[in-house]
Amino acid sequence: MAEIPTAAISRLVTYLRILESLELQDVSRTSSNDLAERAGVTAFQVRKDLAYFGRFGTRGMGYTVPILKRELVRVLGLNRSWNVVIVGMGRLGQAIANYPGASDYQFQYVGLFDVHPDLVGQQVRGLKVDHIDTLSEFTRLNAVDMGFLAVPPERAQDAAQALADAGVKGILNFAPTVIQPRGAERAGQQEISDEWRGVIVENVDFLAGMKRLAFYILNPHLKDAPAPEEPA
Amino acid sequence: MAEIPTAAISRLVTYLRILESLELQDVSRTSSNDLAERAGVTAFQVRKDLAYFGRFGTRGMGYTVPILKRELVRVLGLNRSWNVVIVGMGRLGQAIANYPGASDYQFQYVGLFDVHPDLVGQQVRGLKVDHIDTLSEFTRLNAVDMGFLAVPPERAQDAAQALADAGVKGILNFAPTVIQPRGAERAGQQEISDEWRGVIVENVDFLAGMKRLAFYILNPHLKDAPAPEEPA
DNA sequence: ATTTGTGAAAAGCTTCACAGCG
DNA sequence: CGCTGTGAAGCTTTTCACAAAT
Repeated sequence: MAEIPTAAISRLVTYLRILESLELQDVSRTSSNDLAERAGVTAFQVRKDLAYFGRFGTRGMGYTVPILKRELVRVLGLNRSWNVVIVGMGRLGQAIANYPGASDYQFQYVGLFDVHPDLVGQQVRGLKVDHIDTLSEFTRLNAVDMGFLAVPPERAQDAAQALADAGVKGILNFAPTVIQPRGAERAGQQEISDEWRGVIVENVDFLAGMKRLAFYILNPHLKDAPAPEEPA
Repeated sequence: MAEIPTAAISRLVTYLRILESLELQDVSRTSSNDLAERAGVTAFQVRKDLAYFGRFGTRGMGYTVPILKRELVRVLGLNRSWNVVIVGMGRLGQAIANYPGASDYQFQYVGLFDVHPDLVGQQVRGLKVDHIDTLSEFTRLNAVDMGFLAVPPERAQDAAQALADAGVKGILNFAPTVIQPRGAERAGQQEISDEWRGVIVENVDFLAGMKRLAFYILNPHLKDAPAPEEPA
């Protein structure tokens, strides 16, 4: 199914960030070797990752920073705007809303939701927090592409279901729990319901990262080398 | 090098979370099939992942929830305490410090650091925020196992260096940048300095997750199936 | 001379079928 | 009879060597 490795997409995001940084420093050319060193991977890997999507370089010369950057922006789908709602406006949701960098590439927060009376009605980043029950009405009136899920884990499945029912195409799940792609009523043995068809879930789980870190501190030899060497 | 797949460790963390949840519901037995369904992987995968570390089940019977939980806790190194410092106490650092769930398994925040005069001296979760310059003195007086890095990306490499110099064994990096395992002075062509030897870095990057999500919304067929089916 | 792009080999990970045990 | 544990097969991803291009 996945003819392009998932890991390749993560690396593309890293290469793009490096290109942005090079552009800010007015560096106009780079190479697979230079990118590899900065990204902590091999030059083979960089070239293979780019080759999945096209031919962006010049043999003998390398890559032109603005061109490769533009191409990666296009490949990753960052040359369009994305309307985002955040569900869960506790400390984490607020930190996400205020984190700089999301507004690069036109990710725009268009709605903020919570259930807590203390939060509903508050202003965060110039937006009023609404009650989660108004989400489906909101999505009927506004195009929403993604939902960021920053609720406690016990509420995550229901909130994810609400987002799926509301027609979002993707969920960025910050809760430390697995989101099941199925209707809440028939969780168990089930088909994937229509609302879920095609909803993509990506997880950002800090507690899991913390536990993986603990494991690898105790078992450093099981960690794959962070910065592979280049051949001569 | 990595005889146990990195992905297996992530899944182990998921299985453990499922076992905790089952224990709270007073479920005493489970099976590779049940765990697989809840984790969104195959039963083969569950059994293989567990087999890397031992034999924890009973043939014909399945797994006893408290026993398997205890074994995974041990495997992951969660049966000891971990002293953690957070570097960067802006909104994200504060959200991390206050996020529930880290204090399970005795992850303990012992020090909080920042450079900003408005933050230094403030109390967060009962701890005073100290200036980053006092980090090395702090680590001389207190055993610190991990550092959580929640500074802006342009300060991440220096802060990571400070943590490595201070002798932490692992860094959980929340900044959207690659941490280079090398001394800051000779970044470029380099050896890995002694301070870095064995320092593990795990990344938790929400902006990268957001961009991957954008890509997979536009290219859903490239996403590997989220909930593999079981064979009859 | 240098650096990309790529088919093929190697390594790594997942799936499978069934042996092994209760 | 049921479910785990596991060697081997199958598939995916990474590494490699080198042809192609400038």
